[in-house]
Amino acid sequence: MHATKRETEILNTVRLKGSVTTMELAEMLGVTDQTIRRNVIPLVERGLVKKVHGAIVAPDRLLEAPFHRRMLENQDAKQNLATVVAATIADGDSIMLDAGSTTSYVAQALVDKKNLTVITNSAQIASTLAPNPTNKVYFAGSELRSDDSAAFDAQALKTFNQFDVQYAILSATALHAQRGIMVQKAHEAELSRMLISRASHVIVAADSTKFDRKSLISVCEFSDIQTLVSNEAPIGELAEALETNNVFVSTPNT
Amino acid sequence: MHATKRETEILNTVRLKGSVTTMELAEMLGVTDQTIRRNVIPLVERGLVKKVHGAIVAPDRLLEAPFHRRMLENQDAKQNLATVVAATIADGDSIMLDAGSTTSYVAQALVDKKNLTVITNSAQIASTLAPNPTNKVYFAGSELRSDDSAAFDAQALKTFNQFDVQYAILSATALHAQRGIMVQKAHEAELSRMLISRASHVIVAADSTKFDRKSLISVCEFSDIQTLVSNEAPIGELAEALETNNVFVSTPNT
DNA sequence: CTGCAAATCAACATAAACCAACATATCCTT
DNA sequence: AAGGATATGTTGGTTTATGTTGATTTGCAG
Repeated sequence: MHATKRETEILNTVRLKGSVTTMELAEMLGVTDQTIRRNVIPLVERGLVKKVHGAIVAPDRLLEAPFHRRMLENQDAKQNLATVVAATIADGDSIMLDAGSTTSYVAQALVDKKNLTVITNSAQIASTLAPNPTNKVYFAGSELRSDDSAAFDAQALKTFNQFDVQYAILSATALHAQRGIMVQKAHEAELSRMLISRASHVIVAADSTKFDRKSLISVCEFSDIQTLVSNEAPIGELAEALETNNVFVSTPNT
Repeated sequence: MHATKRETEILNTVRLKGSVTTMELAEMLGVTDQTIRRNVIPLVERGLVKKVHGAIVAPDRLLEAPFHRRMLENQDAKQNLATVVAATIADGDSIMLDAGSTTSYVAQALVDKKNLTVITNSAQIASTLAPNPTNKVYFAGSELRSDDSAAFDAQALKTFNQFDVQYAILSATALHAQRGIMVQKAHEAELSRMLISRASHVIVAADSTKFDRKSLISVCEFSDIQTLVSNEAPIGELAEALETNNVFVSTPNT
């Protein structure tokens, strides 16, 4: 294993876990801690990671935002279910991607697809998928909120409304047997409904911590969606509600 | 086995595995490592693979993108002039930021400002400045081009047109005594003119490599701008033209 | 504040990879 | 078949990456 490959490994690990010790990296990559320190120098120079005594950490600006904290919560679960969602999408498909920590993982899992048409209201997702020259990426919205650099204004609705796509990939704050898909803010709900109305196949991506909870606003019934992708299969009442409404449930194991 | 056949073999292996050592290839193809090194040279020249010490690796698609190459060219100069631009901007100011490698550095230099109102057509700049909760960031545009994740469509023009700001910060491809500010594409020029018309103070950020050159389209006369920020002061005819039109020239030394 | 352990850094040694130059083999043309 | 051009192998010196050792710094408990 050469230095360059180790650099990308280090970067990935730091981005995934937020921080990692020199020793952990040394063991993981089968070299001495000294070599790790040397490999980290160019990464620090490029501002991609930061060094503190005892560990390599992601730069502050990424960690401070609440959104980035959500990116770090349940990261394994989100990573896994993102892979499952990505497996559903084929080269050349057209998709709408809602803003959210889970959907950001989905976007990351889609970088190697080709010829995608992507419409999203998240600046982060847009700049993840736009650099691929085979893709066609549209940003929906104008006024960005600071939390996650995403737009939920009239312009966002208007842009989504112009398109008809194969898949809409939604995030959610809660899933509840009686109340269906739920989110925290009224304008998030409104936007989600727009995505649902413009896609022939609606995929909800939500990790199992969202199960059997309520949030503030109900976005839609389960009958309005086609697929739920999660890290675990739901059980009990929620599972029944999904089955009754013919929602296909997809998990890493199936 | 001929050299050309080995070349395709090398390319396939690199694409399949991401990276491979010279020795592995030598063994696999039954020739010495020296021959492999020679066979790799034309592949590197064509940009199909990259060499690092210890291995041949697939080129980092993102880094090879023209925009990212521009980000790396004249890094110090751009960094310096970005600091100068940032010094001009005060907390609470309203600014429009054009897409470009130089303006990306400016955005980076503005992260610690507070209460900025920012309108930009670059997704990258938007996601640099939006996470600061004291800022108000608007993204202008919908259809992103892959090169730099920026928008130059009608929607972008329309959004910029809604605002009136204190500063417009423009990038440029060339500055020429007779032809003024120049860029490479017609829609870039159109967008720049929109920014100029909506700002009370126009700042052009351009490093000294842009001086005394021509590009395809003329954006505006020097009389239309107020400030030029660069890493070096221009000389000769260009300096005269700027002075005649009362353009204030600002550099890291002044 | 002091002392200790862990982490870091600096300097050197070694091994691996690299490159340049020359020697040899192979191919192609006439 | 001869000769030139090209490709490959070989050799030796140069650079780079890694490991090792010991000195220095840092964080923390008492």
